[in-house]
Amino acid sequence: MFFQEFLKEKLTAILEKLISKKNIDLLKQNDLKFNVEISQKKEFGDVSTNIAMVYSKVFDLSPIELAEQINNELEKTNEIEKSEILKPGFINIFFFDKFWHDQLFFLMGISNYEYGFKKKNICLEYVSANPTGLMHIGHARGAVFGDTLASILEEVGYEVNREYYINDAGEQINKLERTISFYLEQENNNKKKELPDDLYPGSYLKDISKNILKTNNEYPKNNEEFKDKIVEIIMKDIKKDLKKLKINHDSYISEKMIATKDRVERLKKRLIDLNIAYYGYQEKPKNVDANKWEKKKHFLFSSKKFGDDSDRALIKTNNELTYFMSDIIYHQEKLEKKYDLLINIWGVDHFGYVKRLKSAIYAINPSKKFDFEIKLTSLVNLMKNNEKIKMSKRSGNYVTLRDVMNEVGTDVLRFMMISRNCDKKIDFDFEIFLQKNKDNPVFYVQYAYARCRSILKTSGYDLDKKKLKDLDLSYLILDDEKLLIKNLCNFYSVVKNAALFLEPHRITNYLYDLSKIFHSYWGLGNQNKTMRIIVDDKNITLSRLVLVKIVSDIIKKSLKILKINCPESM
RNA sequence: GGCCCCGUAGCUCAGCUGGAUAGAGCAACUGCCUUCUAAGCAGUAGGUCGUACGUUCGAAUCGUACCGGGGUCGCCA
Repeated sequence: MFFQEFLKEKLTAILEKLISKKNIDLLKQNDLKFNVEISQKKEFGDVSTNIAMVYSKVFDLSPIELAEQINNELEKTNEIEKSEILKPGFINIFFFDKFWHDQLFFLMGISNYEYGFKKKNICLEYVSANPTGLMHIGHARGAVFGDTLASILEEVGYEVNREYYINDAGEQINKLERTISFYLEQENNNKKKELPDDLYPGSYLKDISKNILKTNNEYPKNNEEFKDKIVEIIMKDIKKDLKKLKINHDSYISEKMIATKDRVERLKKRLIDLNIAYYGYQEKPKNVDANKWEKKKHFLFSSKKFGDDSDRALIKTNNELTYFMSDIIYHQEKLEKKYDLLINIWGVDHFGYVKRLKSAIYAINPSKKFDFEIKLTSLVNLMKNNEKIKMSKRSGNYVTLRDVMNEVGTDVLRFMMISRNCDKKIDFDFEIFLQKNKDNPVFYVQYAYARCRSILKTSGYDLDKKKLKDLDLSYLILDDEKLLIKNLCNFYSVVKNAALFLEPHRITNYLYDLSKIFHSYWGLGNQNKTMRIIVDDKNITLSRLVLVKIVSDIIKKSLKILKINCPESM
């Protein structure tokens, strides 16, 4: 058991004992939670807890008084050398060194850590970039975020299906087809017309047309088959980029296949029955000129009932489905597959959509048990020399994900895209991530690992498992060694929280911190030869090597979850 | 205007979801390579946590209002 669990168990037992003495209502304590954390300072002991401050009211005591009562019990614990009470009511705990050595043994023995989550079947939808062009840096953020999240959720024991929803129907695909056809026409007849405003600009689609001509000029025009072909070509390119980013989806769901007439009719009926959709007139949007506004009757969702500003269209006046409508169908389809949890990763620009879709889905399935989370990823600004690189999708000239990957590599890209909480914008500066120094966190972490491996190699010892169990670790007595052990013990709870809060950046932060502590430990050897890892004394050397090995194991495991390379030497 | 996100050192950001004297990196200054990887380490300096109230033993963290920045608000995609 890790120290956090060990102490929480201990403290809870003490609390219960004190409560039973006093006949205090147990219910009261349920909504209170106390912390056990690594002390920030040496004088605060190894570990601190705020338990007395959290519960002082329940006991009608001052925090200090309660701390004293708890501490009287706590001090009886064999593993604890001493524990002290400080100012507002913290209890600072000092363990015997052996306790930490045992923690290291425990860490060593873990092959499959049991996170203690109830099994869940999760559908995680991410990327879902429209097949009308290449992906850009914004897509990369959602892609890496979603993919890493999936790995984290799998790590803690969930079943995760990685899904890509292909918007291969509707007006945008018609537009795509018209664009390609336009270029084909130009190429075929050697014309040089300007591209009409209502088509997709940019060299990418032009190149596709050229390729189509080169490989096969008998593609049928203006029909479904042709559209399918174009979507297929673009999806192939998107998948190619994703693969380079180490992203492989388990399933690709086609909007076209899902939004069948039959389903549309059934959903319409259901919505009307539930009294949350109707044929009617939409109010004039605030940012549309009054004289340009034409009132037309069509099928609307009663979003106002769910706190929206106005009711939103489900079916257009020309009888085509809106994205909203086909999205509802798509999510209904997901729920039929018996997922316990749906997670969608969208760009923030879809923010206005969240409430609508959630309320619709929950309203249609009142008796089903499931959770539906939508995480929004904020903007990514590409920077060079401290200046934003202007991106204009309108002109079709934008920096593609491909370009960025080629420049900085997938490791840097993956690390950066998740190292910040998803609701914060990222200024992605090329210069920094081309550097190979501390400013570049990826290299800093990889370098820590490479140093670990290097020293294990040069030591000449073969640390296989059987030998490790018989080792005497009592030579690990330096503060930095204990600090390393404590942080290693934290690894699993970091992963656990990353999964719980859907926040992968907790792992990159952890990795940076752990690397920092390790580099610092390493640096001790430069100041003082007796503090090197390899020293004259065989026992000390072996103990330290074990510690280093576990540091390297944890870094490797973390990087594996993040799908970032972990070079043995640099 | 409505809704949402952000505001922490000169710059880029952490802050374990209410705890102790708010932490890192960069930039600046000072030390450390006859040395297990100096792609590194150690140190100095740098703060009214946007502002103001409020909640309580205790607030960067929670609430309200305001200020500043961004996003979004069509049958767009």
